Amino acid sequence: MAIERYNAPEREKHWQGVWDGKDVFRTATDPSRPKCYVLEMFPYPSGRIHMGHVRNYTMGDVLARFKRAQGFNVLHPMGWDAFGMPAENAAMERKTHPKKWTYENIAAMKTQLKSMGLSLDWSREVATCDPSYYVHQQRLFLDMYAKDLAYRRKAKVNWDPVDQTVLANEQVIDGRGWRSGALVEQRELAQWAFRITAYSQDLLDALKTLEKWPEKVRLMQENWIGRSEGLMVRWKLVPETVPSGETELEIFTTRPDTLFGASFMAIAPDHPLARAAAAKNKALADFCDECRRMGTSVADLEKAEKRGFDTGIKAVHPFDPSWQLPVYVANFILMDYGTGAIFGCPGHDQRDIEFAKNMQLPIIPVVAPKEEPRRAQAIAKVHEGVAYLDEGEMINSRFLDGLSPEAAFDEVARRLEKEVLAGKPVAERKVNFRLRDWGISRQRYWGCPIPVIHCGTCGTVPVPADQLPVMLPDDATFDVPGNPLDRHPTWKHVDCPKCRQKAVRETDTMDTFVDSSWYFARFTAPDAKTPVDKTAIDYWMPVDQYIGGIEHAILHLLYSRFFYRAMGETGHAGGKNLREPFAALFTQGMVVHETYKSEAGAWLLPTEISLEGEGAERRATELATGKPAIIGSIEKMSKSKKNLVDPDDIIAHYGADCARWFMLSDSPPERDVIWTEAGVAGAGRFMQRVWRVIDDVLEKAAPKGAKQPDVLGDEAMAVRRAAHKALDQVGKNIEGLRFNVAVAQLYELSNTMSAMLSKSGPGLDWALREAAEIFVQMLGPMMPHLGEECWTRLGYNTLLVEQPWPKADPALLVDDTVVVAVQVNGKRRDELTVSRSATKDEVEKAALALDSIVKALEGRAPKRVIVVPQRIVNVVV
RNA sequence: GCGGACGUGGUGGAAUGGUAGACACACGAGACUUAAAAUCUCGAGAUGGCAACAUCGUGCGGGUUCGAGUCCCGCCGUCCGCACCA
Repeated sequence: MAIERYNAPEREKHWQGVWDGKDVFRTATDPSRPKCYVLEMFPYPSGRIHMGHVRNYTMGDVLARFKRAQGFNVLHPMGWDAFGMPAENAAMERKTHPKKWTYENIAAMKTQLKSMGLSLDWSREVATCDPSYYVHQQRLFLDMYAKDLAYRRKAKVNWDPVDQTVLANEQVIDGRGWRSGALVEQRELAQWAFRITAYSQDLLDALKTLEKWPEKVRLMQENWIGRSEGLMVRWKLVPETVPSGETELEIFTTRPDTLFGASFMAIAPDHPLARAAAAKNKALADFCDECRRMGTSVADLEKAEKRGFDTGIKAVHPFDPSWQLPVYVANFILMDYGTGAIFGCPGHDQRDIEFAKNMQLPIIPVVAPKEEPRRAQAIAKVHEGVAYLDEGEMINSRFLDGLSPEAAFDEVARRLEKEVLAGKPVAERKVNFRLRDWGISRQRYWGCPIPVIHCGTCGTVPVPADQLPVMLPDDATFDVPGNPLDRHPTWKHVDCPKCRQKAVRETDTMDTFVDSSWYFARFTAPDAKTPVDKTAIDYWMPVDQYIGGIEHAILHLLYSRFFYRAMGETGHAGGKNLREPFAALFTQGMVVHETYKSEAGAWLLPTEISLEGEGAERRATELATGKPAIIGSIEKMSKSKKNLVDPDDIIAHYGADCARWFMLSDSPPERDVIWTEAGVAGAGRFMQRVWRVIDDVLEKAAPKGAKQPDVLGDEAMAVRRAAHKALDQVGKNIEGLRFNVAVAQLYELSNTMSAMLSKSGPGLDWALREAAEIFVQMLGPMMPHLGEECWTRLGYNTLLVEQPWPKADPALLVDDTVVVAVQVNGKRRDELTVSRSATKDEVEKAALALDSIVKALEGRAPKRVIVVPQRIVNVVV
């Protein structure tokens, strides 16, 4: 008799209620048990979850449930990255308060996440906008300030004119704000920064230890930190050419070996020497202004010619007092790298050679290939304007001639370290980093207040610990741009904690990336009176598996690595004082979807069109007008392109298990998955199929707890082998996050059980029950609700989620007989079924006796026969 | 420009150097049905052949190996990251 369809939406609510009622996902710190901390990047509470969240959290949930079944004490928490601009924008647009907007969004999204059936410990929920969270962040800030890891500086900053705030270097992409897309301006402001550069070397070195991080992310961070080894060289200036008091110019170079190829010096328009010279030279001042106005976008840089302005200043070559070089202000020199000054060696630097050509400066090749004709070719190329960057030997370089560039580097360093200028060595070896300190001041309301007070007498005064948190005032106004804290009538006016005189609060708030730089630590003891609890953090950290999007490869992941070190420095990282917060990282791919446009070119939602046909014949029709619509490219799901599918709709229609299953199947988790209606429908069909197969199996299967029969026939053994092999493989594949492969194995086992229903044999009923139970337990992490439903149907009144992971019987993982392919000269000709224990000789004999092989040999005698036991025989003639 | 990844049927994708295409989607044929949906069974890389089978086949060209999707070298293509970093 046919059973009813499985009503996923209804049953899922039921099981979620059961889990909630028994509080099965609550986790306690318990050092007597092995732990596993599974974490997915927490969401920004935008108001709705999207398919990217569904994918991310499903992956984490499968792993968490699997680890739980394996006996680990699993920490799997969730929270909210709740400060940020959108809340303030909403406040401006809709006359609501950021706090109200945020908490309403959190409530809505929490309901959505709950409908996914995630095994989360909601008792550990944190929201970064809550004073109970940010009070600790302020504490951490003050401790970092005390250790000089946080400091205030006057600096040129990236100013986003649309968001009216400062951006960190990491948040400027192609010269535009990462959120607003507005062209970033340079402004000089006093602002707070974290001394991330204090850890440059350590952050770089430790990347090597992060073996369970994607190579790609480690490389991106390595490039971002950007270490280079070189020499700081101080050049004497010719006094009568210098308009101000400077007597020397310090430059950084990674190629001191090419010192004899120097033909000019170049300094940044903002270099002190340039400013001094510009003060007395109107034309130079104009040139510097022009450089500053120049855009920094990719397009601008490509167009920009290398140009310079001769300051008239002369520098003296460190190896030759009679050799004077002109000092230029040049538009391609960056003030914030090295010393903002270089020596130009046109022969071996592409920028320098372009500059030299434009400014008609000499070009002297000093490195060239050892042999002709390659040497002559390289030199000719240099004179055509192509810098020579490869290996070779030194030429035109006096005492360096004939040396390799590496040896020349050392020789120059050795000599210049001994030379003295104004009482100090002329040069010293120096390691330079591209990484800049992290500017964290934001001129916004909806962020963590920076807990300091500015006093006219005492200067910068930390807010005393007992006065924390510095709370955000609720009565702020959002009707005009700018910082609501700054224009608040009373909030910033306080008395100085030291001298009791009138003072003002810092009105900047922290970059929201600070909030997300330590939430993983807070999860280990979310109610602790201190930022973290030592016992809890020692037990739980590091995160054993972190899962999130590749877009955080640098920003969030680098900041967190720094912050965890800073927490260690300030005594907030527990007794083990680990430096790395995330032992393993997995970056999942995006959820992408086709895009649709109306004839008029407006984006259309998938629900606003209908599709028919297939392949090249596929046609879309706009439902509202009945007119043809255009099927566009496959893109990341986004509001702007309207190619969104609402998880709520899918869950309400097909069920959470179906959405989860679809997310896990098909695409490998690190690649993009294309959301298709057909794919989801397929997942839905599988869900129903499981329901039927389990029902059918139960009709044939032995009762629950039946004793294993003494005799098991071939059919029973085949079922057992299939089940245990799947068990072995699925476990390994979940562990390795190869969910798509694990899914395929579950399909296979369900097909096998299905096929066996029509068979009979000794003990098959018992084997089928065993297989069904194993199958349901493996299904559990992926389709947890259906898993519970089937578990009950199998006759149990326990919860599947509380069952230990079954163990595969090693004896069942290998077959008695194996199929061995037989090749002739590497070409497959036949196959052979032999006993597993057959010797090489036996296999070889049997292979050579095969009719097809005899035929393929055409009477030739085998020269060699390679037998790989249980795999392959290759007959070579 | 620098760095990296990837390239397998109609599609998504499997494959410790050892039978390429598991599994799924889409497709085709059949069964059930008044019919449809749902479900079930079967088929399927390409070419040739009624068939057994043969030949070709993992972007292209070489190489290593008894054996290469997998390793090495050189191209081509796609995607990603960084970028006037001295």
